[in-house]
Amino acid sequence: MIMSVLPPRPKGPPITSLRAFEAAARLGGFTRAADELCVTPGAVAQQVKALEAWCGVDLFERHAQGVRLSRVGVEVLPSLSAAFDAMGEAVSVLRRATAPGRVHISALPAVAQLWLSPRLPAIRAALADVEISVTALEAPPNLAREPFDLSVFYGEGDGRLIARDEIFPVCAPEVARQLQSIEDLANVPCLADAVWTQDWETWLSGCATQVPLPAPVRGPVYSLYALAVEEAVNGAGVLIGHSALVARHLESGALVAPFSRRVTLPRGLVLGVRGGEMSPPLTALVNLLISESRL
Amino acid sequence: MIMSVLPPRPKGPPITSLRAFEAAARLGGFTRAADELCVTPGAVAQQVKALEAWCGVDLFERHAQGVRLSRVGVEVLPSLSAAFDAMGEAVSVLRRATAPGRVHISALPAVAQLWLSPRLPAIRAALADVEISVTALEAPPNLAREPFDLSVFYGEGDGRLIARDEIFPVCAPEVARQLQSIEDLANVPCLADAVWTQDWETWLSGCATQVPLPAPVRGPVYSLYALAVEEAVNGAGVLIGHSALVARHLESGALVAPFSRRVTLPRGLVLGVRGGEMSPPLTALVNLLISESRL
DNA sequence: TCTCTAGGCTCAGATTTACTATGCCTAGCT
DNA sequence: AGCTAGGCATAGTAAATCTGAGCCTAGAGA
Repeated sequence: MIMSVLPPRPKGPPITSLRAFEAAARLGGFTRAADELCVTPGAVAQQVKALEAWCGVDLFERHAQGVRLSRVGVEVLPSLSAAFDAMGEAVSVLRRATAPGRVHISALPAVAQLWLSPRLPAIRAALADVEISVTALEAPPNLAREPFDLSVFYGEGDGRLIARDEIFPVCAPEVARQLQSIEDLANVPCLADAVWTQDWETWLSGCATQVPLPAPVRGPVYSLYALAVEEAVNGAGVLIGHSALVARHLESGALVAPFSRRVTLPRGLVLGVRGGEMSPPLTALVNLLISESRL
Repeated sequence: MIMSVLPPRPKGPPITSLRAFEAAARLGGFTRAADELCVTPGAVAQQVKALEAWCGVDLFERHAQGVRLSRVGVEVLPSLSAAFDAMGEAVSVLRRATAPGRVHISALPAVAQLWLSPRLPAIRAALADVEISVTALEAPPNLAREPFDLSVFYGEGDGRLIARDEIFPVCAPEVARQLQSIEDLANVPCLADAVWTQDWETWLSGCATQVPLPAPVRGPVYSLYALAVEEAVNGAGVLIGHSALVARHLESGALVAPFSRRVTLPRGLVLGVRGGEMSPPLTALVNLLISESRL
């Protein structure tokens, strides 16, 4: 038995630290990085500090209102990002190799329920051998890093525009009968989504007639847009409809648009596709989804 | 306060698992991977298993005498290796950016002490602003992954040959007086290094005269070659000298070579240099080391 | 000027992850 | 038959990572 008493090998920095730093640097803040990594900002701060301790240099300049990359940080970021992109790509290759017929879609909860879900049966029928799973997320994932193949979110760029986002009030037919003019809105509950609270404002601004609705619209607020839609269908009030999300209900007549005025938002429903090689099932699915868009 | 009760985001595989798999796949065995990663083979086995569980597919075929990559494993390995190479490169960039004048050399303990160490004072004098650190390792590190800039080990390829490896007996002058012929070796202790035990055999084989030395040479065995050299200098016996490692002592006369027969091994002292961009100090150091080699 | 808010820091404790140690098993050698 | 190399499984342990709470600073708004 040979006892080799050698000093501990110098080790590279923990990968976790590198990941935290990369995310913080790329997104420009610990809080944003924490969001992407699904941890608390404190955890990111600790990891970054650990990395700074490892290399003995500050990677960020701390200001009270946020952090800015230091000179060294700027130098180092590109190669690190490249490395993590390569890692994401490798994981993607692994997923493709182990489950070629599996496609994982991420979408805004409302989009998943009101836009994607109604289309899935037809898609599943057309692509019988593809296993489609859907995860609802509040914010679009980083497709280069996280294990999703597609994303469907509202946004302005970074993908293929599937539908414009037009907004206009919608309600159940019996509620519509009470609404002759825009001023009548003051007499019915105005439903609102928790994150799309300014929809009413946006639609009303530029209206010919000044309407007395207070900016934060009075009326129930829902954390899930799909829930608000459901309530509107049940006659609970008037909701600002997003064209892509209420189209089905307009067709079926469950909802009607009492006013003709429509406002097109600068953003739209955007389909994001994972970079790198695409499996045949994924290609087929993307084509199906795109063919839905009539722009 | 919005309570968003969303299902847990699907997460990618733990990076540690990927690293363990990559090493095991590249080196063709859990034990070898464990060596490179400085953990026990059991740890590697666990990580690999975790990864296989994550993707639901076996990455290795287990045979009792080792493992072989499965089809999927073969498909996945290249992109993973590329990712970890990119990660190593990123760490290297980080080290260069944070400590431009620092060079880290790894070498076999014997090489570090007997070849490198005597040269360092002159090098430090010539390159005053370079901070050189040396780590002794039993096996050459993976320069693309571990935080070393240079390696000096005995080997056959993978780098620049600095010196051939000639072996021949050496001893203190007073011991040499007892050695007229090769047969006299039977009458003195034959020192040996723990890992280079077959040096004697190699040197003796092909000798004109058959010598009665048993294959595992009788005599003290040292776990550190430098220690054996020290003992030889002190007159404890005859040691098989490696040209690069005993040159200084031969010059000073502390050791002499009692026999003229020399055997050149197929391997040699090889200088490994980290890939990627080289800092000016590193370039200068490499040039100095190479200029030592008179081949 | 005061307060509020966003973003970051730190520390202690909890939790999760990773590793070691041990014993067992198999196939190929000698 | 006995030995060795390499892998597997399990339990306990060590280390890494995360959370949670309270504190701090600078800018924005009243």
